[in-house]
Amino acid sequence: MSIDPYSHTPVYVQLADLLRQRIESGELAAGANVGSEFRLAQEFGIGRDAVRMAIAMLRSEGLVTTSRGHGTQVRETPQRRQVELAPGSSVIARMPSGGERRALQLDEGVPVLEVHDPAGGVEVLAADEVELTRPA
Amino acid sequence: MSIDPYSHTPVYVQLADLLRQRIESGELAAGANVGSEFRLAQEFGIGRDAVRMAIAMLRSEGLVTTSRGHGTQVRETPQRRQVELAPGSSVIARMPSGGERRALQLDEGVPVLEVHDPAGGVEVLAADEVELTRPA
DNA sequence: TATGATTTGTCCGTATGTATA
DNA sequence: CTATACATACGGACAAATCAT
Repeated sequence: MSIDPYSHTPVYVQLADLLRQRIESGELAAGANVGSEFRLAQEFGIGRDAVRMAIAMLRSEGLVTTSRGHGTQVRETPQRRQVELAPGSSVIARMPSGGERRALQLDEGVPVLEVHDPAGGVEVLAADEVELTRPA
Repeated sequence: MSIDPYSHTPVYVQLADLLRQRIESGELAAGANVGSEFRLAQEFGIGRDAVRMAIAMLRSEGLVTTSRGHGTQVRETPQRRQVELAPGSSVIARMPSGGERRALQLDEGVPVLEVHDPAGGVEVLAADEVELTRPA
């Protein structure tokens, strides 16, 4: 699989799709380095801009994390703990605000669950650590 | 509030934080234009790259939408319909893959709800249109 | 401790295409 | 038709953070 610069789909989308496939197939395992921007640009014969945009896409999907001087790694997906949705409560999923992301130490691309209990209380949970359940 | 190019936090993150605050405080209301990339770059004395990355971050958080020739607007907060979580089912929230986002025609920054019913069926819902409930 | 290599962050320039006002 | 504005894409250059030696 390679990249077609004459395709209607943008080069950076093609690269993001390609890397996403490598991640989901396990070819790039959790913790693995995706490769430097320079190396990816050379490997696929594209510019660094396109590589950066592709990586940014994967970050916003919660698939990778990037740190300066270190590179981009495939995110470890934490074990989800089961949380029972209490009777009379409701929940919405959304992206966290900047303050929430820092307070909960969330990576980019990780949604939050906003749980409202009948008493009016609100709890915000990292969505990638939780599986909501309702007993049969 | 302004931007410190010598801070250890990237300029584009600082700009995203600043604009996010203006949006959440209501200073930039729903539907309002956040200003062109060129104007923002000049106003804060930063480069195009940083502005574009900041806007891309806000898009990936579902706060704004961008359209060609028109600019970037603050996103309207969507109406949510109530969906009852059926007994014996479970749900996780995550960001959609690129293919899912295209298939479901989701804006950037909109999580999905993956609902598993007891029979083994799976349903994927746009998280910004749904409020999950469990009756008392 | 210090130095250099690697990698991302940021700036800038240029170009073409497309959608909107 | 023109001007504005974003989308995509290439290129170069330097700064700053991290890591290995």
